[in-house]
Amino acid sequence: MKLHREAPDPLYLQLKASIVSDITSRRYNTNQRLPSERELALRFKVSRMTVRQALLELAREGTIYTRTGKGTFVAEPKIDQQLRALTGFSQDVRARGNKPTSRVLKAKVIPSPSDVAIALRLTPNAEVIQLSRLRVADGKPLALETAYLPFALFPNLLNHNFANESLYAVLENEYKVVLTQAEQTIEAALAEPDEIKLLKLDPPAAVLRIQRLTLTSDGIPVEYVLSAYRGDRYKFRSNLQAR
Amino acid sequence: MKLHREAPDPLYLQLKASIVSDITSRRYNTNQRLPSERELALRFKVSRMTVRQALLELAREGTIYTRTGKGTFVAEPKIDQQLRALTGFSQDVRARGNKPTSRVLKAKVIPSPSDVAIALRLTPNAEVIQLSRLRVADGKPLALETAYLPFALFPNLLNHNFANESLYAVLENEYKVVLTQAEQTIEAALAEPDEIKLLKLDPPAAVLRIQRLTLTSDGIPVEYVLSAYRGDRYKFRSNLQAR
DNA sequence: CCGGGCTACTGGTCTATACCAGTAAGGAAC
DNA sequence: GTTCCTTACTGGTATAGACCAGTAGCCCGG
Repeated sequence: MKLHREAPDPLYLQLKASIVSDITSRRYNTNQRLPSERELALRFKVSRMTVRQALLELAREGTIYTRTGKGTFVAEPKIDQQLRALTGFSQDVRARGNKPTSRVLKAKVIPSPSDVAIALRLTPNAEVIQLSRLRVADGKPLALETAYLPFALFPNLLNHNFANESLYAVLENEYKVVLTQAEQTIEAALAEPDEIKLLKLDPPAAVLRIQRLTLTSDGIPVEYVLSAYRGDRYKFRSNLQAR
Repeated sequence: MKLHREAPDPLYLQLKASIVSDITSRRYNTNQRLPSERELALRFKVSRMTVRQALLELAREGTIYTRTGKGTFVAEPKIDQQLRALTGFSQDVRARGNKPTSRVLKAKVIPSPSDVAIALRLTPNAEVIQLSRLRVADGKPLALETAYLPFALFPNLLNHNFANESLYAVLENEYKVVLTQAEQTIEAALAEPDEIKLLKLDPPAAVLRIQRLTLTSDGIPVEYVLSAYRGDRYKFRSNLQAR
């Protein structure tokens, strides 16, 4: 496996992908030792620092672990990390092996409610796009989601049918908006009557209530989402690291 | 601010701490530009790669952000990241500016329930320490927590009073166990009758139900925790990053 | 006044090398 | 057979330097 020196991808990222490919294709098994840094450097004709850069990212992501004096090893496959990854609903559900669909409940331009204006850093009553969707996995209702986006930034957004289309894909492809991070809170609450009806819950029922504020790379908030996920159908998983 | 070359801490970690200190003490404000890498290297008499290593970690942690051609800037202070950090209850509550206390409900050795044995990779009915605590913040009940630990690894653990002492501190100081990572799930559920009573909830009530499996650096599971946090008193916050 | 080109700066990637602490294996001595 | 020492390896840290692409400001020409 050679690295392509003229390719736009940095060498360390190509090397990283090569190692991931070897792990994914079972060339290396869990807890198996990888070649040493020095050997990889020789084999791929790069400096050892380039190898280290690739391995450092893989270690950080939990794909491998390194032990001084012993070597580098394939880590146990990690469970879902969607609490770290900025992904949309469909991607999230697909990653769990389920089939995502959506039904649009509301798609309109409204004066922004005050909590939305504050979150999106808009002037009071500035116009926002309100997009409410019932989120379905394998034909069963999973979540109610309402997204608010500044109308001034995305004036033609509602020309799209978000029952079928990914909001994030449209933002990226049509508006060239690169979403790089989000801030999110998760809490537990009792389901409201409309949630019980739409999510087909047996009252009383608990839901995971999620707020998310999505930002561009310049730190500009462009999406504020309020969601209610069925407590009996959805759980978050995360990995914690020691400081 | 000089770096101590004979100190055991690597230079890049000392530099990182120095930058964090400058940010924390408001020497640099949010979105203010830090000195360039080359300038920091001159100022601290280290190589630029050492500076980069420190900055890279700070960028990864969200303390700073870097822009090619422009420079390095102080990031907006991030809200709690306890979904990324392996911290105990007391540290967690203190970080929110609240006063943590605990009441021990159960502290005994029992044959391990099957889910616990599976999680901790023990043989069926192997003895485990069961430590149940009511977790209190500012005098108000916040969570019910039951931790299970392999008795064979920590035979004298219950000699400690975990109303006052940190379990993680005891594991580290007395047993030299370094906890490096954990796997955690979070879901919403209705509170059970004993939870309603102990957490002083108004039924029906929603709780955040959390499972955590804590591992040593060798990947050995040493703690399995089941917790119920009041839905009205506790929320998780996390930052998401684009892939 | 505006636009383009040049220069000096920025962070990002990469090379080559050196040294340190930890690990493991082999050989020698007891 | 056991223990200790030496050697060769491992990843971790650090240095010095080079080159690339992006950014911003200044100057010159239209």
